[in-house]
Amino acid sequence: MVPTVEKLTRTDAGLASQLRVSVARLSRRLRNERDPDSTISVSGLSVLGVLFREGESTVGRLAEHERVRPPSMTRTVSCLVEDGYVVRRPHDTDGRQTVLTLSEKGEETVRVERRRRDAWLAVRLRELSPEERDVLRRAAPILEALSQKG
Amino acid sequence: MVPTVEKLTRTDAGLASQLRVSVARLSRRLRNERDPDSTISVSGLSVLGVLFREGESTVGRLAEHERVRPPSMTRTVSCLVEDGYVVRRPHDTDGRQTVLTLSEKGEETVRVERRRRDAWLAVRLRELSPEERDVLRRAAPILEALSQKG
DNA sequence: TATTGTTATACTCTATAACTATA
DNA sequence: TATAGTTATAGAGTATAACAATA
Repeated sequence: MVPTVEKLTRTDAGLASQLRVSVARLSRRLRNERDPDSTISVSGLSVLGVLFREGESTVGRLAEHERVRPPSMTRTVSCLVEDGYVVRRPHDTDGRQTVLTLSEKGEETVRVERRRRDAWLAVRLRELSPEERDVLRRAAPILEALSQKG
Repeated sequence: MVPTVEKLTRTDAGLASQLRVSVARLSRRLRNERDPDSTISVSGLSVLGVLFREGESTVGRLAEHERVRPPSMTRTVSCLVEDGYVVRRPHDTDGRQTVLTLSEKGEETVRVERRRRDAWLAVRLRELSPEERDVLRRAAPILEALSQKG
């Protein structure tokens, strides 16, 4: 199949290098599978995804999660609010904070974008052998755990 | 371990979704492991990587490879030339084209940055069980092939 | 005083449009 | 006329510094 790759991954350092390149490339491909007519930005979509998973958040927590500075997140969120994807409301007990949640439009946008990118990948997965799919099925949770370490 | 993930990946659509999220997150982590004191940009580093692998290229081919418009690549390359990472020379037979290659400094930069990011990942890999590493060892070439499809 | 978030401002990366030089 | 690359200019996203409001 791909002899040089298999040879490289025999050592841990080789595996690290190969995995890094593979993951970066696949990630780039997946990012490019966005709706070209969509007005929403990549960073905006990422924020919607976090709110979808976590239910609600604040500017500070979102900034930390996305590894961005608070003023940058303020701006991203302001655009999302202006375009109707996100709703701001005051925090119950802490007047300094603002709580952010998805609007109906925001939730629907997340679902549509996910379907779109999952579709691209699902087609490629169907072209693999059952054995290859099985390897990826077992690799997915390991990759997930890797990114949460450190 | 992570029951929800294992359940999700039983179907192909679920595997696509899970793999997409895992890959995107791991990729983000790896990108953040860059040298904070480095003056070179992420896109610049990516271009150096292509030149390292392919030996030489042109503005047009690099723009296509990085999915960027030619004027953007002209600017990225100009910075790389100005900072001494890349060398321009005229094409042998076609006077319109410019051939780009890495300088010594450019090659060394690629090696240093690779070592740095591989080091982060290699540490995480050592924390896995031998069985988990084996799964990733077999998954790496499949992920690589996936990104080259379509 | 410390924390949360915002405004003001500037820098980087990318894009489109128009131009030059060569094929 | 078409292609490769560049210049001019503008938009999007992020950063730092300074500020306001609240804890």
